[in-house]
Amino acid sequence: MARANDEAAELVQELADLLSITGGEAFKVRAYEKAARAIAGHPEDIAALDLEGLRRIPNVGAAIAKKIADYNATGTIRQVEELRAEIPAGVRALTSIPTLGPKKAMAVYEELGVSSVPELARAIEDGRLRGLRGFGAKTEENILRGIELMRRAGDRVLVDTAMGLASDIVAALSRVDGCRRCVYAGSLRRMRETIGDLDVLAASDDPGPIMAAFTALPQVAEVIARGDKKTSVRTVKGLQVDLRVVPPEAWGAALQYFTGSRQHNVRIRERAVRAGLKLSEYGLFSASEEDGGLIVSATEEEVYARLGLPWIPPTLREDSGEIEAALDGTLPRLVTEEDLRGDLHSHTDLTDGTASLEDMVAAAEARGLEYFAITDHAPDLFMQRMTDEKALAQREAIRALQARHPGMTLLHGTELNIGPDGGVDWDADFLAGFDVCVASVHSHFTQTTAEATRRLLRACENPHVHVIGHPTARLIGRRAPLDADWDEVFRACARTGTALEIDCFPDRLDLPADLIRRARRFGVKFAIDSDAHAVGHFRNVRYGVGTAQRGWLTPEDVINAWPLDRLRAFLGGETPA
DNA sequence: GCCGTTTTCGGCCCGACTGTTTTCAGTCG
Repeated sequence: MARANDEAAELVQELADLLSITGGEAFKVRAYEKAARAIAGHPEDIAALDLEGLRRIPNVGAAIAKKIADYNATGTIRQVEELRAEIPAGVRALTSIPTLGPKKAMAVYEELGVSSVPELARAIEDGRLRGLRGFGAKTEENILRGIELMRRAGDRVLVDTAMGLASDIVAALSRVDGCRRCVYAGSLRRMRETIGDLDVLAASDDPGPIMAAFTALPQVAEVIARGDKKTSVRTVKGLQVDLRVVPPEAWGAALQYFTGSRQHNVRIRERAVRAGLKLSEYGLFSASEEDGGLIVSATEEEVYARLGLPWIPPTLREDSGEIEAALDGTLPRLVTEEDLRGDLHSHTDLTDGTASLEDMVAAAEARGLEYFAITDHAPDLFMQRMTDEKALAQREAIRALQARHPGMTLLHGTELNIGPDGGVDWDADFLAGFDVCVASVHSHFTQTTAEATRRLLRACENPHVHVIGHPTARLIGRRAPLDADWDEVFRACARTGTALEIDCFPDRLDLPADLIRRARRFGVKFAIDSDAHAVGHFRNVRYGVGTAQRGWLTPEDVINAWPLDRLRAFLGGETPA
């Protein structure tokens, strides 16, 4: 269910897009874009705000406030409807073709009447773009290739895929003579859940050999652009990788710049300008001095400090309030992988895991965990063939194994299945025998909002359910999230002391970061769980931690960052601290 | 269209690269 905020933000963004196509003033376009982001990220429900309340949203002034009020009253924005009548939806879609922006989209529409991606492809085949000002042979070729790329869709990859590729490239380039430093930056450093392209940054006084090594990498399928400072390639799997090489002394400014996000950087640069400075990837400079004197650029910390800000963790750099928090000293102390004392969701080969109980426990101990819960599936997932007897036998096995692992407390848990009506496997008496119960949705993903909400609420209200596992049940790029009234669910979690899981699997990352941040405002607690089905899956925890950080979580918010006795009190039903 | 620790008017982040043009517009990040 889309929130009013999201729908209104989408409309304002569409207004920005349509305005840029019709040649509207660039600053006005940018103002709409900024407002759209602010509306989407605003904690209050805009449906409940009057004009005065709407104006308190950052980057929303009198004009946009009126448009949102228009949306609240009518469900749409009049100016958007008018522009839609003028510009067919297909023309806006043209701008999603790489290398084709608003100007070219408008040109083909006005000159040739082209108003959809397939029409544009046909126009090129027919040679109708020839002679159009600004369109040469190369442009045609680029557009056709862009369309083909879009057809292959799924152009973003999961974070673990990107991380694997980035690690390989960084390792290879780090070996090149003269390469002083090399790291990945961009959305991967910010730990976004999917990655559209990789940004790799290197420091050297002699970029030539690094550029040469980069384009010669075995993963490279084609070179898109090649220069002294920047080279872009596409890998055999279709992912674009941009390499920037900067002088070593510019490292901090360059890393800050190429980490983004773009919106965060715009805000940072605005601060620089207001202070009479100029920030670029080469450093922070005095804007007034004739020689544009360099002030700092060696480290990110210096750059932020000179602008009156503490260093801001990359996972927060989305211009969603982190700069304001940095200014009033309220940046959160983000939870890290080292903060995690335990893991509350894992499987063994008793159900669908691939490793034995002994191997999973040994791997958990190698992670340095203080406590570790085995939570195999319960009988309602019929294919898992769990029975009461097997569960009880596993409990005995865990008690016996405990003696061999004195440094780590083993917990016997289970992952219950939340049925369509919110019921779970096993009755209260049997459930009471487990140390921890995770309950998750594994089927019936397309219920109505009311049904899905009622279902999750009932699970929360079950006193034996401690954690809701992968709460939205989404699979990134493959399955949509449950359509629940999440604010209602968050209220129930806070009320009943039920934690929400952040499942660390790269194709789940569930709860997603935006919902984590919303849930936190209700006082909900979280569990960052591996959901490991094999020893190797513990490696995914960093992605779950990244997601938690993007949701602004501190160790205080995460029950498996707590000492065991505090966790036990929480599981025992005491009201959350 | 928004905004203000110089401003209620006059600014608004900045640079790299491509492609199409003979000095620059468009796109991208």
